[in-house]
Amino acid sequence: MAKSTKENRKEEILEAGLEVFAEKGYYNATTAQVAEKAAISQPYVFRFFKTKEELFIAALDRAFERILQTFKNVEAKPDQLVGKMIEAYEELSESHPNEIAVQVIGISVTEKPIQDIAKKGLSQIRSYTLERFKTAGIKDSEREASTFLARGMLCNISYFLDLPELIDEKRK
Amino acid sequence: MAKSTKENRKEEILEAGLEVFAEKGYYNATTAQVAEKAAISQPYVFRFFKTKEELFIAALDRAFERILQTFKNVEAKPDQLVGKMIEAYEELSESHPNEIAVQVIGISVTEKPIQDIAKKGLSQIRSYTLERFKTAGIKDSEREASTFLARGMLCNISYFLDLPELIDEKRK
DNA sequence: TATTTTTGTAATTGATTAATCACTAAATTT
DNA sequence: AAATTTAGTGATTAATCAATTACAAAAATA
Repeated sequence: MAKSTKENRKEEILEAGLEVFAEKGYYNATTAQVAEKAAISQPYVFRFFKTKEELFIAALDRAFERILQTFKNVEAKPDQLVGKMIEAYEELSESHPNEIAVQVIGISVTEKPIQDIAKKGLSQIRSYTLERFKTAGIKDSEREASTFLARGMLCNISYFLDLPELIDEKRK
Repeated sequence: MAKSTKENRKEEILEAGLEVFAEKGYYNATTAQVAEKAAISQPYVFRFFKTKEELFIAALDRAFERILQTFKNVEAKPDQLVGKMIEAYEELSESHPNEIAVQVIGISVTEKPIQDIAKKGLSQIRSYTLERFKTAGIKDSEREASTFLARGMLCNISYFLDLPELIDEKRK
């Protein structure tokens, strides 16, 4: 059995945070709920994250890091690039649904430090995608990249709101 | 000078609510701020809206109603439909920025009655657009409609986060 | 084994804020 | 002009929760 080091305690709390934030949103999530899910006391959360905001930022940052990394790991010939990236996104949204939800939530949180992370995340995904599309010689890559991002965002929203019709163009 | 009837008092509060919600988000907006903006006392807000939630719902509902109506008012020949609808959307986002912001905010509010209004709003816009596209004989109308919605949503987000690069493909 | 550090909790606080209560003044109606 | 309704406010309450404090037990170290 794995020893409970300081680092994996922090990891447990972050994971618990992701779950609670994904379900309740930022403002309705309480640090007591996070603690309960991590099976520790409420004050102990603050030994690892100075504030609730800091915990949310860690969660949001992880969500954006993972999706970016997922795209970076995609290997494909130019004409299959877009398809492969969509595939990668779909796998991610099944394997890490809480991180998708947290991305949606992060967008309308008004606390400046959180909003800044959301902006950075979206901005990075957009520029990485654009560069990748350009390199692959995709025509009208600016437009394709922003459409790609837009459709991805709408998928997230569709998932978060449980409104499948938004994107369900009868899966081929 | 216009008499202050009961109805236009309610309207003033709704308008104040739209402003405050757009700026602060749902959870960080206080009924005291709404009252101040409407130049009345905080308790008086509750004479017109039973709860803060009810006020937000009224605001969100208006936002979705207006955008739907805006699309319904678009007249265009089939080959100009999409362009005209984009134009209409752009005008709306200049004339009613707070309603755009409230749409973004509404999406990640977790209170069920609010989420239901957000779902209904998005759903209606999507189906109206789809029917309109179909009628205009647009090819692959399912995909075009969801792309249209997705790009609109990304515009809203881009506006709300003040992140113009997300959509700015050097306006032609 | 005495000491210090680490891991953890129970109890409390301090601030915030939606919503209610108790009331007054002004219109309106009888 | 008395009675009632409408428009409005100041003061308070009741609940919630992030964050702190003040400890205790266990582990590690000297």
